[in-house]
Amino acid sequence: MGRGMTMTLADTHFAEWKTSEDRAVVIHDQLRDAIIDRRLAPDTKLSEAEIGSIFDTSRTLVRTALQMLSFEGLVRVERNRGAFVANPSPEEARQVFAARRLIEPALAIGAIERLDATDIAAFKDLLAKETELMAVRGADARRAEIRASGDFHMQLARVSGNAVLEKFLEELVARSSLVIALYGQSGASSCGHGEHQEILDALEQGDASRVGALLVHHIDHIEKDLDLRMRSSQGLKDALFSS
Amino acid sequence: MGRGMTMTLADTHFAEWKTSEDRAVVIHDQLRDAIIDRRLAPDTKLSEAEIGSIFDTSRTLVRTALQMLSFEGLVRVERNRGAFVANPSPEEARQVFAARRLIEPALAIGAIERLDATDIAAFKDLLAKETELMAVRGADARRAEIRASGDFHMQLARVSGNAVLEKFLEELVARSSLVIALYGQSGASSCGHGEHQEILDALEQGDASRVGALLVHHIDHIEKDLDLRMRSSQGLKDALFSS
DNA sequence: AGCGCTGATTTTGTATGCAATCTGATTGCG
DNA sequence: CGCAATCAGATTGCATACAAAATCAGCGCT
Repeated sequence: MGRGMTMTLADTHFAEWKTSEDRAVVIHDQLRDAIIDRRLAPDTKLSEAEIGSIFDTSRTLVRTALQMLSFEGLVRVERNRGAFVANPSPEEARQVFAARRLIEPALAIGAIERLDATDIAAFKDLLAKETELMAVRGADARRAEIRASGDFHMQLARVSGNAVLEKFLEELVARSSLVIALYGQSGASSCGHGEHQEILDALEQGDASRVGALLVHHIDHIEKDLDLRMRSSQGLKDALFSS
Repeated sequence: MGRGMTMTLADTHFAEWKTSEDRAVVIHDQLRDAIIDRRLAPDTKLSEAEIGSIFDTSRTLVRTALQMLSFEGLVRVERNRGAFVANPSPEEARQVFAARRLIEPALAIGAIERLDATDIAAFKDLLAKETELMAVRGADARRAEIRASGDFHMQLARVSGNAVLEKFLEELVARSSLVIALYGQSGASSCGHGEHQEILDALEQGDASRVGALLVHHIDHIEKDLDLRMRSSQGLKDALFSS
């Protein structure tokens, strides 16, 4: 996994490995990234032994990582059968977005009160990164773009000052990324960027209700761009004749 | 642990043990109940070996259970030091209640659309149980009352049809119970009961905004009855001279 | 050829063992 | 007497070993 790349990235990886000293979390994060980037397709079997050999560790730590992922809804564990990359149903997807429409405007209210110059700078950095990525073509850039978009929303959560809701949103954003990778159809992520800009503007102006409205609209926008018609198992006949 | 009681409860326990066949979850549930009932005080050390011997199992399963509890915010794990019952700060408590004020009215909206006769019967059962407990005196009854109150809110979540938010609320309710056990002062739980009745009435009438308002008021009520002035560590001088 | 069955192989579930770290008690020193 | 260093005991972190379950292949049967 990632064997063939230049070593610059690996170095970064080692740096945080040495400092954090929490190897299960590293495994968790790598798997998580791979899942939301869709380098691991839904329903992919996540064999403990295989992952263990990749990270050169025992199954013990792999199991903890997989457990964490299952709590976040990114993997599904079936007893005596193993762990698989989650394959969220359309209904699940709707629930995730409903939760985001509820939580994010609330976070915005808190964020507006606490927003300082540092935060704004961080937001602008993220927006710049998104702009950069928008120009690049290719699947990798698209993945990075989805991730960057998530970072924007997480920045909002961080500023809000409610750690409980922040943790919830972290899960929701990760699951959203998976859902988008699964059901996304157009290059919708690009229109999302302009909306992020608008949201930041409204934040700076301290207009909470406007931020809320923009967020709801933005999340709606993302959801509407998904193809959430029933598929993925169960629709055998559909799969054969509908497409 | 529970050695002195009659065996009727233990039988129930064994029944579900045999069927579920998921021993880590059983350990998790028992610890969770003990924590939110405050039979385990905050900051109590949860030794792996000790718990293992209590449940007659290896540390492996105990560790998984403790991990689950830490994800839910009910225990705190310190590296190389072990797991401890969480001791939520007042700030944390406020965040938990803020999250509930946000989520529960949203759940109510979904619940009203889906509410059927079975659900209403379930609600009434829960209310009856609460009434029953209200009459009983003693610490055990008080614990059971807090738990029953949580069940009412979880019933709302179950009916709402959003599994994602339901999972969030499950965590929030558990943490609330812990917080109430920690910071609760009066027999506030009793006034909560009447409010539950009102909420159910409004639910039956299908008046979403009224249910929402009642819920917010109810949660506010619970929170206002807490003593959330800074304490628990750090306030050494305060602890000595203020009380 | 299709189908079910049995046994070998693989994979997960749980227990145990060993090394690393922490605790806290005793000892020696200022 | 107070305080720091040290060493023994206990506890956690991680790896490994063993048991149970599932998967897969080959076989015989219809």
